Amino acid sequence: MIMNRKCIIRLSRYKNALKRLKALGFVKVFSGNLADAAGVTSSQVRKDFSLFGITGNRRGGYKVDELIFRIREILGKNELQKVVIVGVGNIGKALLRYKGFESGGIKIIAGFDIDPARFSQQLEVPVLPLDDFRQFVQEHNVKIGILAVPDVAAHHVSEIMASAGIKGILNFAPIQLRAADDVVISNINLEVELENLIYFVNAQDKAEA
Amino acid sequence: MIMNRKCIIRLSRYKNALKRLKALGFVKVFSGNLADAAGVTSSQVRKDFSLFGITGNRRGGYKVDELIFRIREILGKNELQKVVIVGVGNIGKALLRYKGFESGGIKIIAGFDIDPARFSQQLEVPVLPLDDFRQFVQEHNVKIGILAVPDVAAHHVSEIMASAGIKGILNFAPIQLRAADDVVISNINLEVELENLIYFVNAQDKAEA
DNA sequence: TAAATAATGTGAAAAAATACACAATAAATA
DNA sequence: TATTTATTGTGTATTTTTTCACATTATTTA
Repeated sequence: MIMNRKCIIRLSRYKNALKRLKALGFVKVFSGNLADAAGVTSSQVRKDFSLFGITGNRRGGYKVDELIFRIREILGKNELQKVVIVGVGNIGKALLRYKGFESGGIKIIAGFDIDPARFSQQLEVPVLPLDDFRQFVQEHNVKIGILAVPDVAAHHVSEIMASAGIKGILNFAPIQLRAADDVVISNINLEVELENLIYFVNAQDKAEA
Repeated sequence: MIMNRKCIIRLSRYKNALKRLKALGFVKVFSGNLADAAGVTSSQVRKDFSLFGITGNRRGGYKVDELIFRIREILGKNELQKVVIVGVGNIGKALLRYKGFESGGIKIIAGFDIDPARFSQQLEVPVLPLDDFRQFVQEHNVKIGILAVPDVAAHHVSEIMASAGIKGILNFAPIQLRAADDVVISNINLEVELENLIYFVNAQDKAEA
């Protein structure tokens, strides 16, 4: 089992690139096509595929449909993945409404909050009291949760999530969560990303000067 | 000039950790404290600092205030960084309202869209027509932009941004942007992040079985 | 003041990730 | 059918990143 995060991220990118290529009418692709579309080298593509036992046809490349299926299989996307969101503030609300991944086997099925003003069963995706979290997660067998609460609450909420059975947390709060060994955490930190960008923009400025 | 992205990201994390430690009353820290708070090893912390010429006091650790200042300096955060957003849909709107980085020297000063229904000068952060983008960016000397438009528009909009003088783009559209050499691009892709999480959760499941 | 202690700073070793290079081979062409 | 061509698949080399290990040195203690 390959446990290299960057490699898995590239697989996702290959899949997205393949969808676009398919939309353009591609039936087969070469490693070089995928490399261009995903912004890597062709040997990187082939090496990645080799790691996962994905094979093509020498001289013939890869069949787009087979490749998409195979990658979706590896990523666990050939079955629907249910996701919940805790914290329905600015970011949480935006994610609740986000339609981008409907097509890809990921579905946000509920939001949770402690503020009654935010509760609603009327919306396409209901917003429920955090007190109902455990029961909901267990009934629907949800394994993945998005954490979008203010940073002071983040650690506490992550413990609630883990104890309810959530195994993967996508954390938007700007702190480094520490979780049990059997809970996987990914962080998205806007400020960190912007700082990174600012650094490299400045660096380029200096390099040119 | 250090051009290692992961290293810069760790610097940001050290800074965030330092702010929290400072709030707890820390005046000096050891590399081990920072390592724990940021989720890395202490030798990693010291090596990173060494790369940037950050020095502490043998046996005495690092002074929190000095360290924060020094890291902010390296990240270019001791002067205000103005940021604009293009695309004021779900995600863009949420980011416009996001208060998380006010304290950190990053300020979102305007949003842009093509949909007149979204224009507004009344909001704290105005939403303006995309046609005004170039002039605004040049007048305010903005170098960093967030791209939050639908994927079909993303490439076109990124070219508008670059031609107006934007040098760093934080891209939320699920495609791999290709830009001029002097424009730095960072990608945040929710679906990719969730797929990653799903993979590792499944992988752990299998490892346990 | 001298000795003991505990931290940094960094060269060197190890590990991980990436790129290279080319034999193997399927498709295209003559 | 034989030859040429273009692409995969992968062992090896290279580069990058991380960890190790310890000499150095400030602080504390005796």
